[in-house]
Amino acid sequence: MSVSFPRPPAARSTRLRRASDVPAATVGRLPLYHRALESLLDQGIHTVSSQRLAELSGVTSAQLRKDLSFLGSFGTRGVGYQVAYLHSRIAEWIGAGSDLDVVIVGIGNLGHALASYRGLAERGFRVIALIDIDPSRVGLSVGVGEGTLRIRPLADLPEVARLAQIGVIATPDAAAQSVCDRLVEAGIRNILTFAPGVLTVPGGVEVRRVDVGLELQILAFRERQQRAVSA
Amino acid sequence: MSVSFPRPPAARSTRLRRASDVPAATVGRLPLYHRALESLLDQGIHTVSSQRLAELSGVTSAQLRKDLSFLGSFGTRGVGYQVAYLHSRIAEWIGAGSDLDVVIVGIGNLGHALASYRGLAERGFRVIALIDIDPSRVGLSVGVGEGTLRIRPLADLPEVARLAQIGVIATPDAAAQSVCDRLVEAGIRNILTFAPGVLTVPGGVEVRRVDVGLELQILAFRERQQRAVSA
DNA sequence: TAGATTGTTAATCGATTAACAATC
DNA sequence: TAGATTGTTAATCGATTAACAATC
Repeated sequence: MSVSFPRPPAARSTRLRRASDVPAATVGRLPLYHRALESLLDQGIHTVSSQRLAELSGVTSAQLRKDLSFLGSFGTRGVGYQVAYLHSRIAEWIGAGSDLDVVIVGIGNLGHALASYRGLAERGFRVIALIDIDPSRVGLSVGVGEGTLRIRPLADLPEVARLAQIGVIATPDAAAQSVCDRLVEAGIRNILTFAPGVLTVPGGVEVRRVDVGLELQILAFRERQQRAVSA
Repeated sequence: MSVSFPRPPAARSTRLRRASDVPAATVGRLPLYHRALESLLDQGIHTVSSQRLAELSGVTSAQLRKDLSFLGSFGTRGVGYQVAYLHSRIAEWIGAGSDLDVVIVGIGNLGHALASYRGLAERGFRVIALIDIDPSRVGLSVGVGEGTLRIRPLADLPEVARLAQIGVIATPDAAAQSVCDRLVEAGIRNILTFAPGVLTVPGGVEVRRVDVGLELQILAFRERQQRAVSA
């Protein structure tokens, strides 16, 4: 026999929701909404429903409303959302505008592409230094945003890392862990790596990995799966 | 009052598990295990426990064993896994070795980096064509794997897409949807895009997006969150 | 046999979807 | 008021973690 107690009423907090309450999955979608709202702004559209905004963002309207509900209540029932207002509120949450400094280590083809990628500046990131171990590359100029940056030697890493908030690792896999260690030692707490290997970091350091090979492998898996089904 | 019936014994199937039964999250981790096993092979290590392999892959041992259980039963209780055997079985599942053909559209800095990325060939992908709309780029040679490929005009897209299983979109955002449509029309069912915008595709077409800006924004969000906590 | 480690089951956790009362 | 659409709750789904019986 079990006895069920009546639940106490859910605590109602009036203060702003803390960032840590927002689910990771929601955080990952905020930039999608932000971008969709941007495009509506450009078109001079003032109001949008969750239905339409969800469509533009590639999610369901239920999910969009749920996601927004973690941030607060920004719409008007029966009407929808003010595009400019919602855009600015989301911008606030994802921190667009308040620039963060980035150092890129490993300036091969990929590092080069990253350094000259316009999307970074647009989203509030400033590439402040490029580092490479190869002496034949050190000193070369690479176009970054408006200006250019000179590639600096590995020895400069601690110095520049101390000025940055985010480290990007675009080296071969073999060098990634050692570069990672140096970044962490210099106080970097956020790392984006393009090397396929798993990085070991102390607690409190956030690592995200982008692995093109892995993405393709997942597609390949699905491709074979479909073939198997149709065969 | 509720009455509980005894469960029938779980159905025991002898046939191989179908790929569609493997959870997406598991599929995404198989390449990690594969890579970790590869490195053990290189070191001449013959046997490994779920504990150690999990550590090398950056997951928990429970998760590793659970993941493997979807594929079958490959270890020996009290002993662990034979590295070479497990490696070959996972290779089979993720389809490493059976080459798939890739066409890359948009050969700017990023497309260039992708085309010359060794990791692709290593994982069983063959880049068979490079396409760009810019006449000043068409005809240029780009090193791909062992050899080189000439950049071909957009007009060639339908022709080459018919020979490929995977399309990679590395164009600016504005061109992505139109390129995507042409790829799909040519019969491509698997697309990897680097453009931040959401792509609309018919059912049955799988799209994966790699968005460096988004990854950085998520890191930035966490960075600000930590600052807010410590402030 | 005793110790080790798998494969699997059950419990937990988190994210998505569906539905609808609130309200413009 | 009637129609529309949000914000929220409850139900569902899927993935992770913990624990342990099976077994080498």
